[in-house]
Amino acid sequence: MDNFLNYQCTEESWQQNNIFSVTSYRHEAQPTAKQRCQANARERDRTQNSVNTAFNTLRLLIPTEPPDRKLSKIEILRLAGSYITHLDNQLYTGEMEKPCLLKTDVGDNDKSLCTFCCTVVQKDKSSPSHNGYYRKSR
DNA sequence: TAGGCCATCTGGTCCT
DNA sequence: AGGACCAGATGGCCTA
Repeated sequence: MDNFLNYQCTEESWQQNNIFSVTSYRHEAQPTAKQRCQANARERDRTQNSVNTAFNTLRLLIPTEPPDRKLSKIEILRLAGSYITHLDNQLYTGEMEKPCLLKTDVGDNDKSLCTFCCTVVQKDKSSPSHNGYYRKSR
């Protein structure tokens, strides 16, 4: 399986290279080479167009500094969750000026600034006139 | 160089 | 039956 990233399954290449076709398929109705390649193509397309597009869309909603900072998929998921919690907190308290406090997993009495409030504080330090990414006057 | 991340393939399950 | 979805396996790329 050399150069797998550049390897695109074709019906011919699948027939030539697939060593699992006889041994791995336990069902009587084995997929044909064409069916297997079509399934691969569908899965490739789903991953690229569906899954990755969704991650990219979600990424655009997460404020970072710099805004185009590269985030891994797991970071996108984690930060999105944190950001939702942050927004929920701001909405619930109605205190847009104060940094919101989030419970940490250390204990209920341990509280720390949330990630996004920290970001705003840092921005404010470097640029006093800056209003942050999301903080809006009501 | 090890570890994290990612794309791709694969086979199983569920749904239409 | 065929397609969508999912998770595991695999190997390449990148970075600390």
